[in-house]
Amino acid sequence: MTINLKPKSATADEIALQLTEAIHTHRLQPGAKLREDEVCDIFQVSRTIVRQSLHSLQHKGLVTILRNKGAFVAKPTLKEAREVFETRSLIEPAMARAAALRATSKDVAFLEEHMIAEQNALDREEVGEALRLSGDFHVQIARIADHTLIETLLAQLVVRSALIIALYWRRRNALSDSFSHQGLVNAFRERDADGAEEIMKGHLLDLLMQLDLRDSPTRPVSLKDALRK
Amino acid sequence: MTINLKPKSATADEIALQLTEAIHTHRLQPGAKLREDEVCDIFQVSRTIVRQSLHSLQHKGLVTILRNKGAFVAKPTLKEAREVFETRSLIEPAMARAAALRATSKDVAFLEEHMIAEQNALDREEVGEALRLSGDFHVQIARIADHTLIETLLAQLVVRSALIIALYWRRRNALSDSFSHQGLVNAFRERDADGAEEIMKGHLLDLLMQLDLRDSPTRPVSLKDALRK
DNA sequence: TAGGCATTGATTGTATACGATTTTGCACGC
DNA sequence: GCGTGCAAAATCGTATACAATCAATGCCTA
Repeated sequence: MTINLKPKSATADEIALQLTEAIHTHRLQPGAKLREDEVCDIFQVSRTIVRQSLHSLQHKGLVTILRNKGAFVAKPTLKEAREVFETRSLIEPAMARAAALRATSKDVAFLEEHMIAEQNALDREEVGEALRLSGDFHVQIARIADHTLIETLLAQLVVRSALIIALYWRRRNALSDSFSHQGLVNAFRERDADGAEEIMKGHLLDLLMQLDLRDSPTRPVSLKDALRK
Repeated sequence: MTINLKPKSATADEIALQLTEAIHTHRLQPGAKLREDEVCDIFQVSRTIVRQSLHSLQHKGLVTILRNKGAFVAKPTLKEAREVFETRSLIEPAMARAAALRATSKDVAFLEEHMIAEQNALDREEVGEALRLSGDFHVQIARIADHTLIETLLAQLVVRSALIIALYWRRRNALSDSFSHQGLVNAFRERDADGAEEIMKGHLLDLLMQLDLRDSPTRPVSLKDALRK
């Protein structure tokens, strides 16, 4: 928690948002402790507000609060990781389909810009920022599909996915999303609902394949876990 | 909020649970105000705890908190109502399929019991309790499918569905779920994954059909709304 | 008498103080 | 030297006090 975060006073939602962003970009790693007083100092608010934020993040599955122990950035288990991607596989293809039917030329332009921003981030070697943009791309599709409920839900799942990637990613570099994302944008432009749905299905499968969700985690998630037994 | 709720001291989670149950059984109607002090008196806890509960319920979409106005049981809009059922239609058939492949004879027996309890509630004319059991049936399927994430998500959507039913239900009686539910249990018993998936798909469509989600709400949600203009 | 303004009461929002629990460090004994 | 136990510090949980905001009512004025 020695990350740069704007140190001026803020609301509970703003704090939750900034913490979420820090998690999404891997500035905050799974398991990181979030001490209340520390967050208080950073944002110049009382513990009341900070606790609201942390509880909010807990409900979203991004933080785990242990009674009398404190708040920690969540460390999804293998089962949770699988469930996150299974759930995304159930809802996102339908969003891609709906988005293909609804996307305006403005929406398409927006997504193009979005992809360029992601590529720029990669060129600057800001891997975390690229990851965030890549995840946000999926949320934007739900927005274009005009499905607020799933947009909200997906926003949570995407950040949890970033946690999963931090824990179970195989290769370190190589975010090969761009092909799928370009394909989706093309399908939107051509109103190809079937195509968009299929690309999204395959894209999520690709993501899953790049993870190592076998029964043994690739690396110990903590010293305690590693040495246990 | 003159509903009977256990008046002994409790934790934030317990309070949220009891409020959730009251909402699910229509003892608390959409739009009902939840004054903090009142809830404090009922559960014999400080406002700190009550506020935790209410915020928790807000995150689950069951309560709307207006700044300096208070907490109210949520009143889903038509769009939100559609989105809830659309989302359920995306995830529940897959849960039915998975449950069919995993259900043990014990699970089947449990669901049979569950249906009997629901029928008993109907016979006693405890419509709210029957509604709650009917909704919980769906959650139990996700549990049998061993999908914790969707089980949690569905638990929220099911209670929101109860709110939607309170607002947009056409006929007052006639919960004709039992046929579909029996069909699902039969499919589970016979490991008929395809059948279970199809039944669930149709069942959710049935539910949707029994709602009046056209562009004008069936009844005024409040006097103020009714008299406006 | 109607409209607007001000005051009052009720209710929520925030900060802080206090209590409980856990962790840490030190000293003592083995 | 190592382990154990106790004490102190750190940290979280809860209650409460105070501040801010909003709704309502009554009053004053035109």
